[in-house]
Amino acid sequence: MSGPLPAHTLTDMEETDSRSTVETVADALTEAVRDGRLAPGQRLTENAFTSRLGVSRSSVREAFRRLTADGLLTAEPHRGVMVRQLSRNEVDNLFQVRGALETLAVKLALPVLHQVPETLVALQADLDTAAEQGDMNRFSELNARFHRLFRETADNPLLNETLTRLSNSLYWLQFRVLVDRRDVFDTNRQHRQLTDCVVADDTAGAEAAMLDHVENARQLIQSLPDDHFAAPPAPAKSKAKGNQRNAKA
Amino acid sequence: MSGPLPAHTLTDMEETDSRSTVETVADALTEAVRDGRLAPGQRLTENAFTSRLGVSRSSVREAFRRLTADGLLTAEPHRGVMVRQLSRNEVDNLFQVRGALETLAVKLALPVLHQVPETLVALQADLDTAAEQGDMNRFSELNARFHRLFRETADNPLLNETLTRLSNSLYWLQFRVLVDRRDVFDTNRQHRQLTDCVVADDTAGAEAAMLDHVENARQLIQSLPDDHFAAPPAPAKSKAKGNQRNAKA
DNA sequence: CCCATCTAGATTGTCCGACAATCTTATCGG
DNA sequence: CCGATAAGATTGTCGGACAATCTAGATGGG
Repeated sequence: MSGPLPAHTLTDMEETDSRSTVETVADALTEAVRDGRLAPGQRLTENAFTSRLGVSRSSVREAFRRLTADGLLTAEPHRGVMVRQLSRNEVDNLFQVRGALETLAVKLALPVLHQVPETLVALQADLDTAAEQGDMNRFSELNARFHRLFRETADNPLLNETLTRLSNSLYWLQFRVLVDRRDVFDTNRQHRQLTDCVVADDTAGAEAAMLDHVENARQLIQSLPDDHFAAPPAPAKSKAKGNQRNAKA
Repeated sequence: MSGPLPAHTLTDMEETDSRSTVETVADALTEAVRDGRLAPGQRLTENAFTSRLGVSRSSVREAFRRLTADGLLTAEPHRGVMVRQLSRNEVDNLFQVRGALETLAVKLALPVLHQVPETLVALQADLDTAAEQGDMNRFSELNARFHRLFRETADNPLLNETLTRLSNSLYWLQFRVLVDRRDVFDTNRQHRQLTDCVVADDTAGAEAAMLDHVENARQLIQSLPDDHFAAPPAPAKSKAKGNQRNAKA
């Protein structure tokens, strides 16, 4: 019975490796996608990460699957995974679903936010500041936080997860869309409208404002040039002998 | 070329090898859940299926993950997977999301269904017949097909997949709920209302009818006894010395 | 010069066996 | 009856292996 030392202090490695291997890999990949080291459309092979991260293929494969479920990657049989890149059509589909769910989030979150509006109001103030200063990066981040506030306040884990998945798929498009200062103003005006409705306890108005905001975001994204989007699925074997490779010249 | 034995000893799996191993396993599991061989809440271990199906652990694990993503199973770290069983609270959460999405599906599908109503009308006729005859099983199946018609006609793969996932999670609850003949009549009345609105090209009415129908389904499910639901997550360690196991007596 | 075909290499899908970490269950003592 | 302990079961991760499939470069014809 003399002191069973196998206790709990084996964590000499790096930091808190309380997370599983797969989780670590998934987080590393997520970060790489977020900061642009892995660009949308880029293909990822398993071996590249087994060596780079020093983990087994099993773990990399599982991380790939998890991120695919999270909407960050897409997978095709025998062809591996790539950083998710939506086609214009998929963007439209996504925004239809998003509109319905963000609206629901507003409806569910409003009673709570109306009663405890401090966080929302402060966030709106920051948004106003960032908009006036034309700080696009900050505005983008606050924008994401704004939407997250609603969906997290809605107190519906399923709704939250579903919206988060959609948001993940849109990360880069959403980030790159606010390059024009005027767009930032427009977007922020919609935010303020929504915030005002929440303060005024106007559910219908808030839902409408959110729907309007979502539709506006869709249009902004669709106004981006083609090279931000994945090519639509090939329409079978047509005799389209057109010059494929000269198209970029 | 003599040496390397082909090792094609997978005679346990059906004949057509067109599908991948994982797909085959996933389908087998899906079928087992659907016909009740695997009951909600039942825990599934990997070994049980490696031996039973004659495939490797890797494939079983991947099939588990896939079905988890599809909403049929739930997984917890180090505790494996179980056939999905929702708590009452999760049911409410799910139906909130479902209401928003089914409504969207109605809105998107209505123009098409209004123009080509044959399938819907025929389906409605079958529903009427099944309802009158009190054929619960048939009605359940037609009910599922009814909803599938809308979400597939909506021409939005993301919406379709999302709704399918929700539907998978509800399979057994939905199936067991229509035991009372009067409930079948009520449910079918809502269906007919929806069908009529489609024929009349009344989008708002159709959406309202669908929302009503979804809410009604929620109430029917919530009226089931407790043993159909998963226990809500334990609220930490309270001194609740109450008789836990006698609760069912 | 463009295009279809084929070949070699790369990559994924699946299998096997192994071991540590963790969870579960049965056993024991108060 | 309850909590602590130990043995067994199960998952998480590793490494290697091979067939099936995909990809890209070489080849040959129009």
